[in-house]
Order: sequence, then C-alpha cells, then structure tokens
Amino acid sequence: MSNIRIDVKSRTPIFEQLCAGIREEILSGAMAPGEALPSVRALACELAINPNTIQKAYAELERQKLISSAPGRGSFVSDDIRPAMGAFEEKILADLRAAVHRARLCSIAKEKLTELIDKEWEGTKP
Amino acid sequence: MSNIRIDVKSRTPIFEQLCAGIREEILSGAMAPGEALPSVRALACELAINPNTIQKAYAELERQKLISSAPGRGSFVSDDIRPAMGAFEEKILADLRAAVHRARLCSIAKEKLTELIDKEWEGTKP
DNA sequence: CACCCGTACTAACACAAATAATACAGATGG
DNA sequence: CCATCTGTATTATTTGTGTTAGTACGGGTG
Repeated sequence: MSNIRIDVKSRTPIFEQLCAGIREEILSGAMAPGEALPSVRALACELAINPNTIQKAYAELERQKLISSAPGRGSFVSDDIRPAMGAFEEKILADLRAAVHRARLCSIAKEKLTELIDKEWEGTKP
Repeated sequence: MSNIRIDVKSRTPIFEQLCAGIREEILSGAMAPGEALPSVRALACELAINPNTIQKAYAELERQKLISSAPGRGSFVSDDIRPAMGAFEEKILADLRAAVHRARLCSIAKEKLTELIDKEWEGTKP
C-alpha cells in the first residue's frame, strides 16, 4: 500500500494522484476486496500530507464505489469492484479514442499502436 | 478556423483548449502551412476572451514550432510542421500506453482496443 | 471510559489562470 | 508620411481551486 508515490510539485492535484494510486492498487489486485485501507490520519502522517487531502481522495473513491467507509470503523476496499470497473470503461475508451486520433494526426503508423497494445498486454501478464 | 469551441467552465485552462484546438486544425490540414492565423486581438474579440490569453496560446504554439509570429506582420502556420509532429510522438505514445494499461486493469477485452483503432482509422480516412 | 475512526466545518494561505489597461516597436497600405 | 494594424511586454487585480490548519462531533471498539 505504501507503494504510492506523491509528487507535491506536480501540476496534477495531490488528491487526484492519491485516487489514481489507490485505484491502481485495487484494480491490480494489490489490495484485495474487503481489505482495510490506512486510516485518514495515519496515511496523512505517513505521506506528510494534510488529512483533509486524504479525506478528499477517499470521498472520491467512495463516490466511485471502489471503497466504502464508515465512521468509527474505517475504510475498506469494496467487496465487488466490478461495477466500478464498468463505470470507468466509457471514459477509458474515450481517452483511448482521443489518443489514437492524435496519433493518426501525427502520422504514427497504425502498426505501432497495435504493437504497443501487445507489449502492454504481456507486460503485466505474469 | 472558427470551428474552435471554448468552454470557459471547463477545468482545463482556456489557453490549453486554444492550443489543442488550433493544433488540431493545423495537423488535420484544415489550416495549410503558411496560412495566416487570426490576429491576437481579432480572435480575442471573436471568442470573447482576453487578448492576453490568446497571446499565451500563440506563444506556446510557437514554442512548439507549429506556428511562427512576427511583430507587425502576424502569425502563420509553419511551413514545415513535421518536426512538431515528431516532437509529440513520445507524449502521445505515453498517453496511449497509460490508457491501454487502465483498460487492461478494467478487464476490457484486447480485441475491443484493436477494433477501436480500426474504427478511428477509417473514421477520418476519406 | 479512553481511543481511534470517518466526517464536517471554517479560516487562511498559495498558486495559476484570466482579466484589465497600457505601452512600445515593427510592418503595411493609402 | 502617417494612420492603423500587427506581435510583444509590463503591471495590477480578480478569481477559482488546491492545500493546510485547527477544531469539533458522533459512531464503533476494546
């Protein structure tokens, strides 16, 4: 879980980096469904970041139904993350379309893209 | 040229939307090399945007060697836009890799991606 | 009952984007 | 030659958002 790296100098907000990092951990299986996340205060201390910022990230992840939180208990990875995965599909495909479109405009060979997909697919396979 | 649409309510800065829009016009061939761009003041008036914001976008596009400007004359699409296209390639491929990676995490079928590329490729072909 | 949990709230600060108002020098057409 | 357009530079101000800080409340747990 502590594999998350935050760049405070980045132009992308810290809470978004947190969302992306934790989402990656969950979707990749590094964090199992039902597993407890660090408490807001604990993670804030560990990353040297204000608790409010952590809270903001957790709230967003809960809104996306990737985690669930309860006062007094803590925050946990959702038991079923498939609905959340499905909700992302449209946005991911849109991003992909836009990137492919830009690649086309820059005269990048189509084969280069398919090859890129193959590389990425086997890269995280084992 | 006036096909550019600006969303002042978007979270992405106006000057970036301008850059993206004009870049699209140039790379797609809607604006030919050597063609004159609207003057800073004219475009500012047309889009109801501050001239400084237009200037910022033009400066960025010039830094990317997509256009060239000269005081008293105006701004023009670069005669040779291939160097600029090449400069974008790395970034585009990185974006593509990231999107493919996320698609993989969300269990999107690989065939769906290749099919998406095919669709996008023929979509702007004729 | 003490302690940690999520949550809510206000205030203050930092930073970037955008606006506003000028000003200057180069190019151009009448 | 000169009015007028061009890009460019400068300064000040406003605005929105991210972040920090501090405090507080209610719920769950040992």
